[in-house]
Amino acid sequence: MTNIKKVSELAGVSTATVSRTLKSPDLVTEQTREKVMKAVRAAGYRPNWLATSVKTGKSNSIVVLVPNLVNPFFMRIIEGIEQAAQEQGYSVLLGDTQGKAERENEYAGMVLSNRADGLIQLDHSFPFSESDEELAQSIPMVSVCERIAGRKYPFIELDNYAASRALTHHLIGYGHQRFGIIAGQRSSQIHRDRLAGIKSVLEEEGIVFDDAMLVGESYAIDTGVEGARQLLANSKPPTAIFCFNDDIAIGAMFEAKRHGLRIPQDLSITGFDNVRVSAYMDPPLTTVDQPAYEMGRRAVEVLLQMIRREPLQRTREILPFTLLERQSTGPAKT
Amino acid sequence: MTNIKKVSELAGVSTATVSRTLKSPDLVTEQTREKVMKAVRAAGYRPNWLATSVKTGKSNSIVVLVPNLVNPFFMRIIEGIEQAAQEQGYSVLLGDTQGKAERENEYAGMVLSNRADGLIQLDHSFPFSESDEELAQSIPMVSVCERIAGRKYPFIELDNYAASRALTHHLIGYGHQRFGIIAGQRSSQIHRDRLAGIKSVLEEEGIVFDDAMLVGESYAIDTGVEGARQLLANSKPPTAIFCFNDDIAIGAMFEAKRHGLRIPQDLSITGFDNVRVSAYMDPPLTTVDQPAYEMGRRAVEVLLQMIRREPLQRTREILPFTLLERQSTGPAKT
DNA sequence: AGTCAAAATGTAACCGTTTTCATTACACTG
DNA sequence: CAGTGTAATGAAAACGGTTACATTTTGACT
Repeated sequence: MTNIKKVSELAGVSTATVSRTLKSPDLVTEQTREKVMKAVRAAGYRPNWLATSVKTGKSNSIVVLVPNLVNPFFMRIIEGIEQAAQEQGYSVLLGDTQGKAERENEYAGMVLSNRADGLIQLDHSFPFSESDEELAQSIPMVSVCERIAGRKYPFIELDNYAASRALTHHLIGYGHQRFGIIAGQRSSQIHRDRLAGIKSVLEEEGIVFDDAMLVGESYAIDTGVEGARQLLANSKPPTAIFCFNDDIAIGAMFEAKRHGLRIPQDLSITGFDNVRVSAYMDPPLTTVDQPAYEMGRRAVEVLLQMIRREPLQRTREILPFTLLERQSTGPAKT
Repeated sequence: MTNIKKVSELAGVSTATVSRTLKSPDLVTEQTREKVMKAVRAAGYRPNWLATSVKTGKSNSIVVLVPNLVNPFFMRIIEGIEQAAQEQGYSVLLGDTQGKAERENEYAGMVLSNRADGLIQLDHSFPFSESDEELAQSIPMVSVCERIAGRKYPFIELDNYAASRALTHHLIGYGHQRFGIIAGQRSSQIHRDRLAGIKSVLEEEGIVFDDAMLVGESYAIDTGVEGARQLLANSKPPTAIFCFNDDIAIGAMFEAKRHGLRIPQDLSITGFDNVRVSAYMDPPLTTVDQPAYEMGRRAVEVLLQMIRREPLQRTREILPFTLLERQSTGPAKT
């Protein structure tokens, strides 16, 4: 192992000078700098990152907690996170939690043991174990897309309420009256916001929503398939289905077609997130675009501010959405 | 910051005893163990992971280099990597390279500076910079799905040649004679293998392949759209198109439908990878299933063997594929 | 009670850096 | 030429652990 000692001997200077040459070259004479750099190259020297970090007390890493890796929407966020982090000299420790608490605990513990400087949570749970509760108080954490339940950490999310209202208006504009909803996890804030958004408009329009028409409990394609099956088995099936993400919508569309329904002539379907493939479905999916990449980037910015103990301007950011009216929605069948 | 010193004082023992209590509890009396653990809890102590790592010289981290995060196929591999690594006490540093050499260099450098113990490359390039060439010789590295060009690192991949032959036989069985191919990056081994697989069967069957029918240079949906457009603009368009991944196939299917073609009646399309959505396309995509998750897991196993300097049984693993005959392929139009 | 190996604990060196503080070299002033 | 201020360098103390080695304690066996 070639270390700073060896380089210093090779260059005939002290280790301090080698360190200075590498970290703050302006503290060193032109000629010693050259001498040292030559030795560095000759020895093939790379400073040991671990040693540097233990000394400075900063790991320049952040942990990203994601409930799963199959949802392409998450990947887009992570892409934003990764790039912003990279630009700032930080690297990303990926924590696929599978929604399991003990895994979250484990990964969250990394920042308590100085393996990482901060944490970005893509799920809505508080990732620390109860025993770490107090320690966790002061550590930098941000959530994206979701809010950490019952805690006041900064978050970056979409205006889910307004977006759902927009979707609902869009469908009502097409004359729909009977709606179905296929939802994901019921426990999160975004679930409540989206549901509230839809219901608020329905109420304003004097349409009663039958809670039997709310099905689904996960954001998977299968949920869409199964949810659609349930909804369509109804004696008075909906003419439009809100799916709480695009994957669900893909599953629902698949199942609806299997029932011989034409989309959108017989049934309108909406998604949420605007994942890549949604524009290439048959028909292309009407959905809400979330600026996922940008959200990831923004999360890093906020997190780094917390890490640097800079004051935050805003502790909650609600980003604008875009309603993409594509061909999976149309006039209600009369 | 609560460190081992403080805990040792609190417990009235030496730092060595604290360290032993935590790392090798069997070296310590039942009663001191309790005493120490009480102090640990009281102080809310967590060993500084950086300090431990610098002392032991092992970071228990691996870098995963991935050309992009949008391809769901990669995510499945990474999922396998992450889980296997987690089980072995390793964590994953995610390196999204965007296919850029300087980014690869930067991430690869992490293992030279002890930030990580090994490297998994999902792309086919040698990730180290020229100046790191010698240093890189001894570092543990494995590639998945691809082979690192011109180097003899261990790799885990599919039998792309055989899989392509199977696809080709499948289509020929349906009576197809005029084929198109929409490919991804041309420079990789998997490209060559897949192409060779197809051509070998065609040759055996006495079918000549017109190289003008080979289009595309990236694994994106758009490539599928554009590639299909080119192929279908031909005076004698193909009756079947091989797409070198599912994303391309999704794009191609979209474009073909836009041309008013029915799939598979007017045109057969095959994918590769079996990404999640491919089963829910309209029609469901005939494709080759790659055991992506398992490949990721296996890559970690091999990498850890290298890290532990254990001898490798095999330096190259060719995994079995599964041909999924779904509804995007059918009898050739006569 | 005395012996001695084994077990438990302590002391201190070490991992590879950074950084404070002290020292030296050097140019400039009077 | 002594005196002074500044710039460049070095010596050594950290950072927070682990661990080789030394020392003490324990307890089984004469």
